Amino acid sequence: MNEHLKKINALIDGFDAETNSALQAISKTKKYKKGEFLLYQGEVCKSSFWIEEGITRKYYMNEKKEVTTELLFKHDLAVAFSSYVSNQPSREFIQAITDVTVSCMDKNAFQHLKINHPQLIQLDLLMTEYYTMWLEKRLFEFHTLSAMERYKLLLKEQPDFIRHIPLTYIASYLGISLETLSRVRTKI
Amino acid sequence: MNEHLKKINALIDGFDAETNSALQAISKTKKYKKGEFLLYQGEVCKSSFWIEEGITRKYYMNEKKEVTTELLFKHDLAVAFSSYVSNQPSREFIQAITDVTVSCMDKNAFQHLKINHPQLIQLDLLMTEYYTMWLEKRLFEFHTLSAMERYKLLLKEQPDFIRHIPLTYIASYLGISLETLSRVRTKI
DNA sequence: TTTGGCATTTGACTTAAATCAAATAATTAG
DNA sequence: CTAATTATTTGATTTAAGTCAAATGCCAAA
Repeated sequence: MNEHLKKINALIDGFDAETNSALQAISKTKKYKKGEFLLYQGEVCKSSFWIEEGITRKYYMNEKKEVTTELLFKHDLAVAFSSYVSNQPSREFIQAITDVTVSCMDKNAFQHLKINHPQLIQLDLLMTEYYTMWLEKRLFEFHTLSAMERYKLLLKEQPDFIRHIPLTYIASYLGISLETLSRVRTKI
Repeated sequence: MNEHLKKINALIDGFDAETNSALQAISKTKKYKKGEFLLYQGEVCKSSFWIEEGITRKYYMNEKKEVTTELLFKHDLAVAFSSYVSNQPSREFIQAITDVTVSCMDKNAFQHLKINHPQLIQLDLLMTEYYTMWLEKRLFEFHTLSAMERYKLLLKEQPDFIRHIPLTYIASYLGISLETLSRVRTKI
């Protein structure tokens, strides 16, 4: 998996100065306070958010309950994927759960850049592949692991981050109730 | 979602004759008997399989049990994605569950073609996006629906196909036991 | 047409996790 | 510093789904 990140970095390292400055030109730094929204449900996702500092989450409402789909940290890319790709209103919110700094890249501008910079299509593909492999892994976890196993795995893979996130979000990310998560934690 | 298939078709329709014949040249038709394997676990997935006739499934073993990750029908693309993308041994098997005819495209040849045909990178991206949106939808279903709801949804979305597939595969695709599936079925 | 092997259903019981309710603990605002 | 929120834990109970076991149904090959 990490191999793939290397590929992405290698590609970016190979970009010429003109491509880099073009990318710079369509990106801008934004700051959000804890609790603020980078994207609301119902909005079409027209930007991607590269997290430079802080933590965000993606979630949607299901029968009055929040379902957290993704927790995003420094150097992650926050996008409501289906909305971004198909220009449909997003089912998901993207929310800052700490104060956050992001580099926000406009989708339309990026699409235009791709026309004259085929390397950027390649970049888009590699990033999408990365997210896709992450989704496959997550689906595998839902398909085969119990609540406790999923929590243990998360703890193993993201030990330091987890400390900064309220258990409600973690529980909903794992697809279990807050109480079950609390009980699981005592048994470890 | 279907909009996205239209995009893919529009892109392909716009290919020039040379691109098309190049694609033809790196594809070959293969036939598999019911039960045979298009890909074994442990093999690196070096082809993609466009289903022209019949049904296949992707699955892996977990604690001696089969976990079906995907059921693929006519006009679907069967690939062990993570293996294909990262050249790692596949965790998944791809198996014909009826007699099957596929158009098998060599990955390396396709990668080479992409160098001189940037349109093909675009195709690759669109196909990957399509799969990614499907994964997001499937994850949503695991995250929020009960066994019965998942079955009902499958029944609604794939009514005719389901008839041709043993319940064991459907149960494992839905992430529930065979017995639970059987009971769910009587209550509909 | 019978038989042996799958596929599916049904029954009894167990278990993981949800729900509802309340008690602590920890933060944050005034 | 204390009150007021918010976060987390603990307890009692229910429920969805799993497991184990057996019965029945359904073909397909001899």
